[in-house]
Amino acid sequence: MSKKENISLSVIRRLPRYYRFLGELKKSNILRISSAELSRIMGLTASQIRQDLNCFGGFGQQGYGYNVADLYEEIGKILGIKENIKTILIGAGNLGKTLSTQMDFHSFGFDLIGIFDIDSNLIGTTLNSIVVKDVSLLEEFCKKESPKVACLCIPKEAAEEIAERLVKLGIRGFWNFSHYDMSLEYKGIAVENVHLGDSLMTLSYRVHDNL
Amino acid sequence: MSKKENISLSVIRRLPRYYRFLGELKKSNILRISSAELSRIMGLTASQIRQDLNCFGGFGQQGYGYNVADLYEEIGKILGIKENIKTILIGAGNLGKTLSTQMDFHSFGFDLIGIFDIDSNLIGTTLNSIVVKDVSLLEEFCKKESPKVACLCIPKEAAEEIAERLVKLGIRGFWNFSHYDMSLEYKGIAVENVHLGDSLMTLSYRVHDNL
DNA sequence: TAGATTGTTAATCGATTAACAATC
DNA sequence: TAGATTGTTAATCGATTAACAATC
Repeated sequence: MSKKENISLSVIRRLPRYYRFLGELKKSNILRISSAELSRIMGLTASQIRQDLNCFGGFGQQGYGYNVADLYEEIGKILGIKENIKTILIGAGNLGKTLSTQMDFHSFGFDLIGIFDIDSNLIGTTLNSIVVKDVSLLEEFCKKESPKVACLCIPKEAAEEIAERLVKLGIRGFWNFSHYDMSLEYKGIAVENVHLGDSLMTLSYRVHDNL
Repeated sequence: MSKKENISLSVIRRLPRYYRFLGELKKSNILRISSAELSRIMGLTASQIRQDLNCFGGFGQQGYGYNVADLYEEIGKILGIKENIKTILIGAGNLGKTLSTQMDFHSFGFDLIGIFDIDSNLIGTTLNSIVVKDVSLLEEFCKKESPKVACLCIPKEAAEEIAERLVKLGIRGFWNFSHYDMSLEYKGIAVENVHLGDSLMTLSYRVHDNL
């Protein structure tokens, strides 16, 4: 019944995890689950689960718990997994190639419609049945197709420059794999930084801490 | 001077970011920086920076600030960036191939010494001058080389099975790209989950929220 | 109805921010 | 010395956990 206005990022970041676990439960033909049971499986407290879910609505039923399939569906809706946000990818090098061919953008709410690079050796090649275009065609393409999200698989310097162009062209969200810390410059635009180096350094610290 | 015993994960996760920004400053030949100035550049509060750094020691000087090169060096030491933790990678598919060839493990404190797969088409190929081995040779290899970290680039089911084997073989940290939520089962072992799907779903929510 | 479990309010805990005395 | 800026303690804020009345 409740519907909070501003939901904290901590809550939002837990949603995909709920979604994954509920997907598994659904696959195992489990029909209902209580917050207590789910908390055991996921390593959280039952309180937290109920608090989190109640940010978006009362999905449970007293005395019964939550219907797995329904809750799965609801969280999917909240996350917008059924949408098809038009998405482009910049940088068809190793990482870009892997992401564009391996990542199932569709099942997460995205529709990859364009891939761009500056390297003439890559332009014209096909990835995931999309022909890699010259990055100079970006303006033209965006005006015609109006993509809303861009995945950046390019070096820091290139990312800084291209981000600005893309924001002007109407991009509203970035999936950023460059070392450039996007979140700082563009308030009001959603940025998910995937800093693999930071992740490795954190692991380094923690492994040494544990030895 | 202070040296806290248990440093919170929030602090640790900020260290790589400090390291990156200080690296940039150093490259720009900036010799000293105050917490106030750094806070402006990084989008944090000066208080937080001082608190974070003081978990590890008093690296600054009153009235002066922090010596950029020294602080960079210190954080590098804290993170263990100069170490060479023996590391293996499981799964030489698309993602594994990209990581093993593109990721500069060395500059983050790791030394990639082995790559494994089950696919006979991949076994015997060379990635980053490492010959991909049959995963059945894992036990033999680990007993001889004692790697301490494993990077998992395999599907969920394979990851669950292999993680158990690896823990028994002395692996103390995982860089996990599978959909399997490792952190749950293995307390005392450092796990960095890189859930790209979760990251995309979070982006989906946030883009819709912003539109 | 009795039992179970939610939704929600209140209490606790931890992390961030502010303030300021210490000191370079 | 005076000015700047740290290291550190205290205050605030937000997130997590506990408790329990509502209700299926």
